[in-house]
Amino acid sequence: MPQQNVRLTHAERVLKFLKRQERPLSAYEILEALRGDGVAAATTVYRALAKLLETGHVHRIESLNAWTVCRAPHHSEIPVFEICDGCGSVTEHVTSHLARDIAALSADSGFVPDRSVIEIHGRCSDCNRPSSIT
Amino acid sequence: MPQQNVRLTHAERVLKFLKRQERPLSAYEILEALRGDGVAAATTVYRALAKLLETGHVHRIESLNAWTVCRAPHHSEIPVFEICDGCGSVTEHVTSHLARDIAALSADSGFVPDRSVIEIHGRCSDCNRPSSIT
DNA sequence: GTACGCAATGTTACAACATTACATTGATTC
DNA sequence: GAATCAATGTAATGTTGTAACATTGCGTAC
Repeated sequence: MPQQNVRLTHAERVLKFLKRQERPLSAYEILEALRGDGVAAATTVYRALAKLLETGHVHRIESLNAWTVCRAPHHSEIPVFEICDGCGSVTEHVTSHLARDIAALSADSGFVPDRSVIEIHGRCSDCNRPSSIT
Repeated sequence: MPQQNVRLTHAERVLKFLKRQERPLSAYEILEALRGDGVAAATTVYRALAKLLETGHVHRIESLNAWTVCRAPHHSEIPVFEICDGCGSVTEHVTSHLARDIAALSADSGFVPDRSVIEIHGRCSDCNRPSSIT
């Protein structure tokens, strides 16, 4: 038996790994971490991420070029990410208000929305304490 | 007199060019277009874009890795981009509703927002007509 | 059981986007 | 005109993402 994870697909391996991370990782960071675990090339990671994205298990953070696990049991709602530029942590929110506002915009312009990227950069409550000027 | 634009900085050249475009362009597209106009390397374009970004003359569209001129006379408001995946056009909006919702999110979590990336992908009214299935 | 089809994976190369490091130039001030 | 400083040039490299094609593994029909 060459390895214990015989029956894990790459997508499963990547997902399992991402779940343990506290911040989004780049595809190449994932690759480095999973070398020796049977993941050999960038292509493999990107293929796994594409699958996980399709199934809603991960999100891509556009403004970081990085990937994170879906932490909100959203039901086709629009995710909103709060990204701390201090510690790198990302919090996922789901609000119907924003969705409503976006729909309202569309009503005016005739634009038909498909997917939304909403990423708010700032500092989390921890990093914003006076004592923790990074 | 070697050229007419002697006293234009690269930033001015890039801005002038971007103003004539209907869609965001990548830095390398800008470079290609402005070769022969004294812009010789990627570095130059990125330096110009950095300045223009700082002064609020251009926006970076994160989900496209592309750059566009600021078309909304926003006054420190949060810009919202509607991006047509059909024709590539981008419309910039400014709404106070979204800003309010984002502030509301923050109030709950203690997160202090700094800059927001809001990019809505979909299809514009033109591209969404039945006659124009791309 | 073997031939076929198909999806997953491997491998290599390359494209696209962005930054670093250091040299050169040109204008301004003293 | 020497010192200074910002803008620019140049080359190399780093990072992110995709293309193209070969190979493998597995289920199904014959």
